[in-house]
Amino acid sequence: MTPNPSSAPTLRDVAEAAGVHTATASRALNPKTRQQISAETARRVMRAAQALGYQPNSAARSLKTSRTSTVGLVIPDLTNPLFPPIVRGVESVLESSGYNVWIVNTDNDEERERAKIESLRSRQVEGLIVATARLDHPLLQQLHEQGVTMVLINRQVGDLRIPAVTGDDATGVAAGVRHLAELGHTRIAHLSGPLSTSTGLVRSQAFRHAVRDRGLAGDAALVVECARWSEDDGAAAMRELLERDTGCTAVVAGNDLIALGCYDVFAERGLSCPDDLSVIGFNDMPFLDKLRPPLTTVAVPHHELGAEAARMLLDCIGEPERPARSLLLPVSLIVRGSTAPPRA
Amino acid sequence: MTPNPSSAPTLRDVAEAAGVHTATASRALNPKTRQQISAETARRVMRAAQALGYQPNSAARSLKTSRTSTVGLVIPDLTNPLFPPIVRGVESVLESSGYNVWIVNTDNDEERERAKIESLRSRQVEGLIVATARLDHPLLQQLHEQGVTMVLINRQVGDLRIPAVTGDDATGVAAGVRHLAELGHTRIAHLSGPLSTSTGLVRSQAFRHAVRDRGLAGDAALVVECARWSEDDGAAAMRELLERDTGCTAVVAGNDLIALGCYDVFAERGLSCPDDLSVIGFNDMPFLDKLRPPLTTVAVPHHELGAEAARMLLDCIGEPERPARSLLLPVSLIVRGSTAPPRA
DNA sequence: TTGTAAGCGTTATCAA
DNA sequence: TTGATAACGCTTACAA
Repeated sequence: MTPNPSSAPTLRDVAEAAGVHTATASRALNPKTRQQISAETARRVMRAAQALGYQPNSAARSLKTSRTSTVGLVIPDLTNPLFPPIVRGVESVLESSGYNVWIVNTDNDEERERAKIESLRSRQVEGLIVATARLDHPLLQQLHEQGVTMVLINRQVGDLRIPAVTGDDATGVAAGVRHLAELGHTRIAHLSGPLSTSTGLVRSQAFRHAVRDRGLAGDAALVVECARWSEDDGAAAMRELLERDTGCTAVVAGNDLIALGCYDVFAERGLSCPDDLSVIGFNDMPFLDKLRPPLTTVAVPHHELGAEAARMLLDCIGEPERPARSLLLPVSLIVRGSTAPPRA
Repeated sequence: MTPNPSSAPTLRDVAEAAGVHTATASRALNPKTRQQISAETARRVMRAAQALGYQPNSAARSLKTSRTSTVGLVIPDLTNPLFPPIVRGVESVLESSGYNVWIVNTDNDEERERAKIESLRSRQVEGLIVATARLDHPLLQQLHEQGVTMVLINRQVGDLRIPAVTGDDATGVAAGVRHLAELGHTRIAHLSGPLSTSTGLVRSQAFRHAVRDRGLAGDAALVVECARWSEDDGAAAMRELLERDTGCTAVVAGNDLIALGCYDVFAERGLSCPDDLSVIGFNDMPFLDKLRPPLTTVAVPHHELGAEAARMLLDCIGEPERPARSLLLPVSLIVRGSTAPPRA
């Protein structure tokens, strides 16, 4: 039984090269058990490992220890600029705790989501950070009931028993409406995100409350729902809004992409922003300051959202019976050039 | 020895529930071996697995089969909008071939890169797609020599023996210079990316060739190198260029982020684009059409880059002795509002 | 300080 | 068609 020449070296190869037993080699390579070993032997083993380019087989290790030091991160769409900073925030915390992060992309597809989460579970991830929640989400509900350790980020599931980290959407929308009202707008429209997501619903409700509280126009015709959080759907909603001929002078978009869809329609119809219509986005994704006009929006601390979700997940892993808590991170209105007083 | 009540069910739990041996259960659950099993037994086993919420332990499986069906994808910076489409392209091909993709983010940090790749290797990935190559890259060179299956994407290592998929940078830059020359520019500057990367070097060389071929000004002062592919470094380079007082009327930026840095300096100094200076970017990242002014740039098919790299990796995995080949994907100039004839 | 041996959950080989 | 058994590479009581 010669040491395998082609494939990756195993602990046995290292042990043989160092002239010790595999158990000894294992102890020498693990910082926590290295003390049990004579310095001389440890050195010899480590040198052999180095020389062979040995990498411990993590499948074997986690099979034995039943720990994977891995968590899964479930993202709906990595090309939405909102998510990469979340990923970075998550990684910044988990890496320093010795965890690895497995990122999966569901493309907003339920079947793909199921398959990806299944794959994460079969890899024995110790927990999940999930950014794909919908208000009615049987899969997440089921995982939760099965006791899967999980933290939601950005969006929540309807029943609030799962720990979550989100931005303070309601306050953000209220700040946007307030800003428009102070500029003198009285007929403000809302192009909401999908009401099947908590962000869509919460922002939409916050919008209605804010206009009511300020005594502004509250016609149902002033609200249009987008089927998805995308530029195309934003544009479609904007066209619908114009068709309704509501006389609105400002628009609160469900997020920045929807606001960009508005920009497309303005270009299409020769409308001027902010002269004809003011627009406010949500998220403050990168490069909005360079748009024509620069987009007024609500900044959400995405990196911090990710970091806090990671910390919360670590807490949940460490203390499984921990009661679920929700964290609401403060947001702030960023005023740029897409908002101005209504044309007299 | 009761079946473990709390932790995840194993094949043994399923087998016991179905009243068969683990080997039988294994065969029943694997589509490829299911035929060896009586339909009745197979059904019973599958039902039991379903009922218990059984997920095969992939660590155990890959330990036994020495296959992980996993490849690693090494990205320098996920927040650069150029990379998410590459990720999607890679996934679109690999998923349909039954592979999973482990994405890691190096943050352009060598130490982190080493650690992440080590972690991928210890997870026995079957291959690597690497987007972090530098011209001089000892780590990649070493992995290559150790026989690690690997495809480079977007950038190459100096010694071209590693398979790679890249955009046709030289042609793209030539098209940009040609466009500016046809508009009447004769003094064109280049803000290059880091010359430690193949993209930086190739684009820079292509720029020099293009201006020489067209008989345009070739002063060394017209070229400034950016330390990194970032907006901030682009802005710094632009300031340096203005200080040199070269009389240039147009700028070919190494990529879109560097071009955005130029926009920042224009705003800072009250310069007008394209009246005072024309600018061309590279990559055609999202939303450039909505900038002020919309950015003329070179479109690179990033999704396809990713897809082709994935196909190439599959080929390499299937045929290890396959000679390295490089694939150059065509790019196209997208003319927008940031380029115009020089002010008379 | 080091070696022995068992076992993590799965699959492959062999036998029945 | 099914069952018994060994083995993948590693860690960890326990023994020496």
